[in-house]
Amino acid sequence: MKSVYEIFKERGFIEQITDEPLIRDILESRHITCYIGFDPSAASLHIGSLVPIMSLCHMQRHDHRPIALVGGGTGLIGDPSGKTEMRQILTREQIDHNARCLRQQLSRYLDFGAEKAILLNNDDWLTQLNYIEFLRDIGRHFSVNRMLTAESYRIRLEKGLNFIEFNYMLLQAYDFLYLFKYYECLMQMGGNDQWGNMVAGIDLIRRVEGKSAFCMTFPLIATSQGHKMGKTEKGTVWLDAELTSPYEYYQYWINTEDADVERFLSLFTFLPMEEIGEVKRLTDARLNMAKAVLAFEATKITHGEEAAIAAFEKSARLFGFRSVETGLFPSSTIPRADVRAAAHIVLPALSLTASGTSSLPIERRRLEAYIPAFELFHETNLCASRGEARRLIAQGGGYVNDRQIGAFDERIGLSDADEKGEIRLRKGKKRYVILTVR
RNA sequence: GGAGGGGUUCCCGAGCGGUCAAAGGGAGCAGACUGUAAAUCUGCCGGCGAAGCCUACGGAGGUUCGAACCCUCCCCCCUCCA
Repeated sequence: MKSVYEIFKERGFIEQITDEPLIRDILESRHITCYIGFDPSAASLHIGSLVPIMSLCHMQRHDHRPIALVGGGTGLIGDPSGKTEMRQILTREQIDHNARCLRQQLSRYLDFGAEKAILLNNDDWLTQLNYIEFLRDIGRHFSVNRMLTAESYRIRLEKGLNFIEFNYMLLQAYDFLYLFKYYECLMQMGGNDQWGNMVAGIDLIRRVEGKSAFCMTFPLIATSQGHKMGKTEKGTVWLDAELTSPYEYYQYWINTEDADVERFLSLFTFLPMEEIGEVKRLTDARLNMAKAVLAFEATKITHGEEAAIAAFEKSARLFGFRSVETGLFPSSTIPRADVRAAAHIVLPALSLTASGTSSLPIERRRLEAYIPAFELFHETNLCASRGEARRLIAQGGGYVNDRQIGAFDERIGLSDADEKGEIRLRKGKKRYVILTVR
């Protein structure tokens, strides 16, 4: 069996690592405890946290013990790394709430049973600290001169950095020391922008405990276009099904750029690398099969198999069914039919509204009176304002039941509903809202 | 505390008394082309609307027929000095 180290290496998880040969050796020969911090600045994590989450999953699958540390305490400070401006400081209540949500969310990916993984909140120890003691015990080990040379601070020195943020590094370093002492945590992992903070922790451990600890960073994932991961027209792609429905989540992944498919399959699914390597040979429509597999597997990991199937079916219904060839990705559980039969699959049998956040009720009475198209587009949130809806339709981007709407005030009525009492409104090619007559 | 420079529409960034809902770029939306991709091209891109009106240029006042642009006070940020 491959070691996690090999998994990380071949799947592209490693950006920087301290003492590579030693870590490799340790990961192969022992079961260790590692940790990653998660920032509770929102009530849900988003796709940007997926690489860290997946890394912890891999660790756990190889019998190492991951600690997911929710930064309830450090969240009160705000990490300046990778940011050009100071972040808004949240209230204690907001952070407590967010921390609780993250705990719950992380349990979907990791098994926290029987000490196989641990969930901690640094609020538990950081808020107990005494300032003078902290300065004397911890602060004395930090050289301001050295801190100022850290890349993360240097950028901020030009825009301004205040003391509370400058202290962030000490707190994160202290976390590592704390986890090292009380949980035998040997390695910290995180995004590459955390490198400075992690190394500070290793230094602190060496000075205080006289022992060695390690760290590893992940590449900061952007699309090959240089776009940040997890941003779409609708904003952030969250891991919470309430904020981003499994269908939207699936859509995000299936829209992956060609150049990213192989890399994303490696990072965001558990499919074997031998199968993922096949992507290199795929082009055109067959490459889209790989995207469907990526979307399906990624949705399965975050929302479960049932939701993934529903998203797949809905997507197939809206955009057309294309079976993934049997030879491709044999490990994937994506629904697939016999290739020859695929073209004849009866799509209406699929449940379109299964995961349906985009389905809305509408009163029969209102349709009997007819409603101008642009008003409907605005009402259903397909467009942010009536003006936007008018422009959209005027430019030919509005559809009713796949028929392009001619005039912005074209009247939509009962006659537009199908036998199931549904009216499909569409904006562009991908955004649908289904109205159900009541 | 002192001196100087700034705060403009989602972001960057022009504007410096009327012709400014505010140049330009980016992001975003739509159309064409495609493969639910990228690139490219085209249109749009504060709100309500028929004209027109309303809301916007850190905040509050003031000068003026008229202010993002001038004046006063306040808030915030940056740089240098203490």
